[in-house]
Amino acid sequence: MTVAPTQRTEDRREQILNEAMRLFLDHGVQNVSTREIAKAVGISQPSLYAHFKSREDIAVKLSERAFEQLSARMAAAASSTGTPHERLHSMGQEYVAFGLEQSAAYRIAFMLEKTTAHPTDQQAIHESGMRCFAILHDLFKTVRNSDDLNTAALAQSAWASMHGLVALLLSRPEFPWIDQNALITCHLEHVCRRAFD
Amino acid sequence: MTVAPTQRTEDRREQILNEAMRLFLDHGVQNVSTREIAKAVGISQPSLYAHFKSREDIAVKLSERAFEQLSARMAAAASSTGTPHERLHSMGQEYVAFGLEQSAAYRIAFMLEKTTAHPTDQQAIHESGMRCFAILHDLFKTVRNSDDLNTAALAQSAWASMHGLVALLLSRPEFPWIDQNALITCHLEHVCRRAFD
DNA sequence: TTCGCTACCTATCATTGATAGGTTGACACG
DNA sequence: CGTGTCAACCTATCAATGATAGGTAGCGAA
Repeated sequence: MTVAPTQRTEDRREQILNEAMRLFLDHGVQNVSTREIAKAVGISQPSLYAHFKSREDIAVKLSERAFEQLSARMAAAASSTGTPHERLHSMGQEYVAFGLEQSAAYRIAFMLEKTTAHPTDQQAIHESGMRCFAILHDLFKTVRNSDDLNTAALAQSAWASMHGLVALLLSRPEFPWIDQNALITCHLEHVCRRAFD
Repeated sequence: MTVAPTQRTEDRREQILNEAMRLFLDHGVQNVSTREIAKAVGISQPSLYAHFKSREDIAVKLSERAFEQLSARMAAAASSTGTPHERLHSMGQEYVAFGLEQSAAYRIAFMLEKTTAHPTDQQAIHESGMRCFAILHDLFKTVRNSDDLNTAALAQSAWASMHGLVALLLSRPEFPWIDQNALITCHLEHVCRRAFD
């Protein structure tokens, strides 16, 4: 087994993922064809299938990548200096900022309709998401110094609230929102407050 | 202009909408073809286009219909008897229940990716959504006895929180949620509390 | 009867995701 | 220096999809 071809294959894979993400961002995840992706990369459309099982597989891999980025940002916030409340707020800001900046990734990870992906891929996405949520849950446990059902409820509720803001801002940009930053701050303030009830 | 044919046409339209909604619920909005809808109705696939501009147009009309149902439920909660807090909680329960029961409608209304719908349709959906949100906003104004930016912020934040819970429960059913009813109650309790800050 | 119009049909299109099967060029090895 | 192997890529093609073109049946009005 030679090394060079494998290296090139990995590069191609990355190249495809990057171009796909760019196109998804520009035109919406559902409005990009495999032919457009292939053209952007500079290869034929069937060649994509040498690197990915299906079009959906590309989206799945981008989703996993997105979860990793989000996990990293949330973990950084969790271990930052500051009071527990500050760390919670910081994590919320990272979460919302990630969703708004990486909207294509966020859509793929959280907002796409249930697909017909293979169980293996479903499992992979699920575990990525679990790792992500675990960071939030752990911070709630630390803040409340307990690990009971109530803490789990609060963490899940907080996650839902943060997701809701990102999802609505992304899917309804034409809505007459108040100043976006003010809304985010207000929203996160109330979300964080729950942890200290 | 005769009357009978028009009546029949309206019936067909309703029939198509009903079958489409049923199929969307069963198989997911993205996984239903125009041929399947036509077959369920008992007409040829091109005949659908005598009643709707496009496949997307069917989804748009279902979306508007969904908003009307949701508005009705929220309005009923707003004008029910009880303390303001109770009415808020009741409205939240109606919102979440609607989303979970009418998941296809909710998906179409709130969770579908930006489409290429004609501006006219976009506008119609937007106004349906506005009317829906106005009911929540009005209740917040009543509860807080004020109509300022802060009240708008709280209402938008509350909407985001409720949407987030519905959206996550729908899109991640495999997540290890705590007892669903307990989570909803806990979540709504915190959402409602904001109105009285 | 004949006109006209509505609702429907069959036939067909371009585009899509995906597969089949052949070609090329770099590297390993005699 | 030939020569085999194999990864990476290509062209040709498929079935399914959303959508359009054009024709027809049947009903009410004149």
